[in-house]
Amino acid sequence: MMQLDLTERERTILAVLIDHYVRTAEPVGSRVIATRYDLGVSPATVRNTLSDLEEKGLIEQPHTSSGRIPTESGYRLYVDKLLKSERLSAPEREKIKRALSIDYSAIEDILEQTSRVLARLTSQLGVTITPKFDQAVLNKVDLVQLTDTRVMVIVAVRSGIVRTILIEVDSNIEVERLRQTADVLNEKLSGLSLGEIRRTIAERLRAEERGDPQVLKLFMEQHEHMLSESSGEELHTEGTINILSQKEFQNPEKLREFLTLLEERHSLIDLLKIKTFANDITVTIGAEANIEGMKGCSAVTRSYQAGQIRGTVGVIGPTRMEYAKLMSLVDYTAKVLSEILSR
Amino acid sequence: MMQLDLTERERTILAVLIDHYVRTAEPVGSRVIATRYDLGVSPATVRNTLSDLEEKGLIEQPHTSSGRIPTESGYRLYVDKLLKSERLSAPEREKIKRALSIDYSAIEDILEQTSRVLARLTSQLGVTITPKFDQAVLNKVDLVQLTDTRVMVIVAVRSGIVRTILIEVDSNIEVERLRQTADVLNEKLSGLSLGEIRRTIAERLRAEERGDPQVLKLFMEQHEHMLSESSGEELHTEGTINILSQKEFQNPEKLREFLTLLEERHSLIDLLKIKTFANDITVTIGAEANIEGMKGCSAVTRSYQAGQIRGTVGVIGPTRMEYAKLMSLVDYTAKVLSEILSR
DNA sequence: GTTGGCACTCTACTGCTTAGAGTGCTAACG
DNA sequence: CGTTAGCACTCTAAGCAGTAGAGTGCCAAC
Repeated sequence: MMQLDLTERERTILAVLIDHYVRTAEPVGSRVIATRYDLGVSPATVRNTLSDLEEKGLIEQPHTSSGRIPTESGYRLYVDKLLKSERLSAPEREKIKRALSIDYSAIEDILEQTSRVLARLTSQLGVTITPKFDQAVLNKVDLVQLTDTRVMVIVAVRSGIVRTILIEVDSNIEVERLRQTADVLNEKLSGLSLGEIRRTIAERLRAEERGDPQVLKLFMEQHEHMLSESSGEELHTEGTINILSQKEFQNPEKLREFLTLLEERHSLIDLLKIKTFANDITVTIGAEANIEGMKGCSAVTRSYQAGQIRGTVGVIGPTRMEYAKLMSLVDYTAKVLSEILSR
Repeated sequence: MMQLDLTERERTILAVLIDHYVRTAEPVGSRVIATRYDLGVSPATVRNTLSDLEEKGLIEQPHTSSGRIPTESGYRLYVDKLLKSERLSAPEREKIKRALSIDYSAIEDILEQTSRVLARLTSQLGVTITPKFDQAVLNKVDLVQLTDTRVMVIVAVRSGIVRTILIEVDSNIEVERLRQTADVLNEKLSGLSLGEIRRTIAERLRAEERGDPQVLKLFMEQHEHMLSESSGEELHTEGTINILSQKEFQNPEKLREFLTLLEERHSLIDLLKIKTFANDITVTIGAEANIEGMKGCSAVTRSYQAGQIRGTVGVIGPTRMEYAKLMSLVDYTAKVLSEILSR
């Protein structure tokens, strides 16, 4: 990143240009800037400044005789330095609060609802990711016989998430013996984080005499699978249709790329997972994400907290988005969500 | 539906026309039919027949001087009477079998995988829906204390599906008392179908003295929520990108409609749920589905069986699809899936 | 019943022109 | 010296006419 000292005029003009471009989706010319926003200078002067900004890589021209549009660096500088943060109106806050105050019977439900709310309020793609499972604390393990040779393991953690896993056994196991085995697992493992369990399970169960040895052995072998990252994080996306109406996705090639991103999921999960560690609202612009399909797109994200574990909520859309508005919206939504989950 | 007696020639020409149209996505003219497929007649004769078929509503012209394309009735007749069913090649069968033989830890996993396989093999949208929960037999209920005032109910059914629900209680309940309450529920309810439970739970638990009365009461009040249809069926869709490359979705309006359908989900769930009752492969063409977003689309579906309960797998794509191929593919996939789930 | 011939229709493509938007440069201005 | 008006230049988008091609429907002949 080169050294960037902008004059006052350059800053104003860049801000005005971005504001206007975000609203109209059309390249912005010198005349519009000079007349519609009264800067007290003529179009010719603006032209000179635009030329300077282009030199600095903050704006560019789609073709020789068109207005300018912001580059990714332009947006970056705008978000970091130029943006005046907006405050949500009371009705907006109320709306979000009410929309999230649903009866939910599983954590997935409220996250899905959150994605939906974000999508609707922003007309972008709303995304959420469930808390990192690794850090969750085990509450209870249960074993249920499904068929003669198939046992289902149910793992419940403190935050209310449940995962299941099937294991195959050689022969039928008595109900009482299964219960006893579950008791052993609960006694030895509950209260530990899943990460700890994964690292120390072999040790903890080695000398165990009680319970069914085969089930215990299988549990130890399979726990990796069950507690693995991929099964831990669940991505919710909502509002794909919103994306369609965005001007940048009229281009079918672009659209295709974006939907591929949505369907592959793991890169999106990676992106959001990283944001879990941030404590403030984060804006990721285009190539910064290092994801092919995110070219031309930005993400506004914020981590939320549920007990000791954390996840991420946010919106994704074209780089041409109303950053100020989205940032305050995502910020507030994340806060409300944390509040509800911690109750 | 009008009376439809087709001559031998009409039948052949309709079949040829559909075959050709499905491959090329271009309106088919008389010359192509007469020359590329040697029917031993001239284009002029074919024109006469085409005119007759149009009269009967089986084909139509996009505009005066273009070739013909099939109407929905045309496809219907083709599927019902004209289609020669294809047999999957051994390598294809092998491919499906192998793709579905994954280690799965939850039923959802293998259904997701099934959607993916169908999507990839057909280049259409692959869809699956989890078995109707109502008919499932309860295996075990478990109660887990999450916080002082929050208890999680875990319901496991025989086929390996698990649902959770949160209930709010007034005050902390002792572990032993909670366990006792769970025991009561298991004793009274396990082995019954969820539908039966929903209908008879009040009666069954009325005179119960043991267990925590508050939890029992809440369970009775909330079971409706937990066992409700909507929470029982889960839809998996895979391969949205495939749909993009289909010629009929170049039209953005059409595409938008389709993606809306995908995101609303409940109409799709309804559609697939009905098919659960069919015992054979089913083809639903366009308006037959009575769903707005399905205009111009067809679905090829087949129910599968897992223990005593059933679900549906299939593919959805534009009406212009390779019915014969898709039917055999979906059919075989459903069979393999049933097999795996019943093991 | 089938066929060749022919006039007719409609679409898609091409090339051309024009209007408009916006720029960069230069020379003049305060 | 920064600012400005003026002007030539560039590029796009839109409209228009003309043409080629595909395909039909109909008629008269086989």
